[in-house]
Amino acid sequence: MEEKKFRSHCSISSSLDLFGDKWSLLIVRDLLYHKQRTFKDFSQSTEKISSARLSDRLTKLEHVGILTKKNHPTNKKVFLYELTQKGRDLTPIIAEFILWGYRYLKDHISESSKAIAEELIQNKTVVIEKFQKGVILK
Amino acid sequence: MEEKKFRSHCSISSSLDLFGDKWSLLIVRDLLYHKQRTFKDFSQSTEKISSARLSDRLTKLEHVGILTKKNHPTNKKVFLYELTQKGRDLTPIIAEFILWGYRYLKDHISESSKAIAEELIQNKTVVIEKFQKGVILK
DNA sequence: ACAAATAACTTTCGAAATGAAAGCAATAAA
DNA sequence: TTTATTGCTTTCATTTCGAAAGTTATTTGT
Repeated sequence: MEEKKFRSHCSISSSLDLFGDKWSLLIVRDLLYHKQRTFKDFSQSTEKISSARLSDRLTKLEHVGILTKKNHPTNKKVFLYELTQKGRDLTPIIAEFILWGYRYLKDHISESSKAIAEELIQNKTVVIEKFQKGVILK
Repeated sequence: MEEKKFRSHCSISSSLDLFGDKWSLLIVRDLLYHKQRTFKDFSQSTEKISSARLSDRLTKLEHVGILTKKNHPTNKKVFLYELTQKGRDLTPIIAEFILWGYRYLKDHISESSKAIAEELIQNKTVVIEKFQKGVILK
């Protein structure tokens, strides 16, 4: 009983099979902006993911190796999620989403979204490196 | 009765609201590789999208302004889909998907996928420009 | 010490989205 | 003028989803 993971051998299609949905990249986004997040933190982000969906996505992303779950140093009931290198390497994808949104959804997105896009336009490489290193931008 | 399109004012989330699913970017991919595609062409790509889903996605992507539908010059029952500038500007996102897949799904993806990734690694800017201009790479 | 609050889920359930298959109308090919 | 083809639409069983309530192990407040 092995599950069929991938629809094809195309890298785009296969990547989409892993995190191509409406929530996964938002979880990654939160971890790029904050480095560590708890279940509750994710629950409180503006898009209001349901706990069932969040639980499901965190499990999947952990299995796929994009993030890890670890114990909180002092509080036993809290867990800390953070990106792996594999997860941090999604930064360029996220960055291009930001830039596309900046270009085509300008009258809808927030000022802070715009600010990040403008930083990216100024110096994409540096900003992406900052994200990957866990430097909080927002 | 306006429909709520967006979950938030985040550019990532909003972009995902438009094309964040398992099929939309594959349609865009096909149009980057081929410039013009018919309904049948899309139906025949390796991931085997169902006609109901394909119809639905083409309509949505057209409404969102990512692609256009036009008549075939000689055959009245065929329609030609092609990307708009807005759609072609998804190229950097697609490119980053290719690169991430190359890095992390190397033992699963096809040789042609790898070849494109290697071209991107050699010279990302030039390859992306080629894609955007409709130069067929594969 | 003990009750109340909290974090991280899990469960339930109705609604929406999906895939597979069949059906259909217009046009083109034989 | 029959047959095939294209581009869908329809149907329907299955899967996925969101919203809300429930559960368990801690932890906090008194």
